[in-house]
Amino acid sequence: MNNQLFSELDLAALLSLSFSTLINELHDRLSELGYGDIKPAHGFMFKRIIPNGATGIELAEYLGITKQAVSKMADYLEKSGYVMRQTHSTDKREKIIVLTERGCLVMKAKEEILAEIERRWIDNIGAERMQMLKEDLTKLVYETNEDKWSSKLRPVW
Amino acid sequence: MNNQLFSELDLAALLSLSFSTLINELHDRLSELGYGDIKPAHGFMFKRIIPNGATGIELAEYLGITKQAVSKMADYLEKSGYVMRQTHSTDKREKIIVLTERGCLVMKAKEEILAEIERRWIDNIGAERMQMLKEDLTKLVYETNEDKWSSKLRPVW
DNA sequence: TAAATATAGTCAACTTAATTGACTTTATTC
DNA sequence: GAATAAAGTCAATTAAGTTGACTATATTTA
Repeated sequence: MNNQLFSELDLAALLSLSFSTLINELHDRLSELGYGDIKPAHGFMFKRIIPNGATGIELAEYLGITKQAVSKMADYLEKSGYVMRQTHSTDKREKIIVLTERGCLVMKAKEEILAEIERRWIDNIGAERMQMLKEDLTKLVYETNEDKWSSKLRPVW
Repeated sequence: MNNQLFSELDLAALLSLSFSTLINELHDRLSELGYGDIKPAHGFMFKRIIPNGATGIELAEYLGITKQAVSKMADYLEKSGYVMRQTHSTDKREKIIVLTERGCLVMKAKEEILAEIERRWIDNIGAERMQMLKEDLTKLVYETNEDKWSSKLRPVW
């Protein structure tokens, strides 16, 4: 891709590219730290698991995917050592998915990396502008979606 | 997803959600206009095809996917009537992928819909802030990636 | 309280969009 | 003219999701 093309970026391309720029760097850094088996989709799932764990159905609703898909993700993350399934004390149908120590570690690493990237971006555009950017994006996401949080809204991290 | 969780959105989630908000509305609107067979990935491909067509390999490089994947996308888009393959006049190995009339129509529709969404967003945050937002995102994407446009940067639309 | 229904999770088969590897046809290079 | 490179396609595989069918446990209801 050359820079020529780049000046003609519309809002959609701009949001798409800034998101992938951020997420690519995050995952490159996580890989270097030995968390190469974590994929973008896992991050937002972890966010819902913290702090008290969550059931498969809760996670499915949060992520906007089926409970079967969550079950598969949980299998993968359990095998890789990031989560555990605990049977609920009173309702034996439920299995609470919780983070293992390794799961907590990768979340901490993620926070630090994102904070560092944000700091670098602030060096680039300034703290006030970063503040505005976040405010404006929050407003846009919030007001556009109001109460119709469609299941197609599937954030990562 | 409830609004509680929403206030804790970090930069990554914010970019991800604002992007999917935009892209969801775009595709809902395109569906209503009878372009339901167009998927997010196709838009950016069209952008590279305009104005003079492009070969499979050029598209593959632009999109950061393999030429085989481009070939499949082209099959699909050809069947749906959005593109055509033309054999190059001098180099008979090459096939130039060009937009059909229907392909041009969907691009025009896309422009109009995006412009309208952007207008609505401007009503929401103001024209100056929208200008800043675009400027800042452009800066971030541009400066972060400099000349290392990794193939993992795969924009849509 | 027993029977019917609902809920949580999993298994299996399928879909979609990508991948890698092998191949054909046409151009270029030596 | 022979060897190599390039453009595209075919086939098999992978990854991440889907739908549908099933088991085990809870809840509701007659």
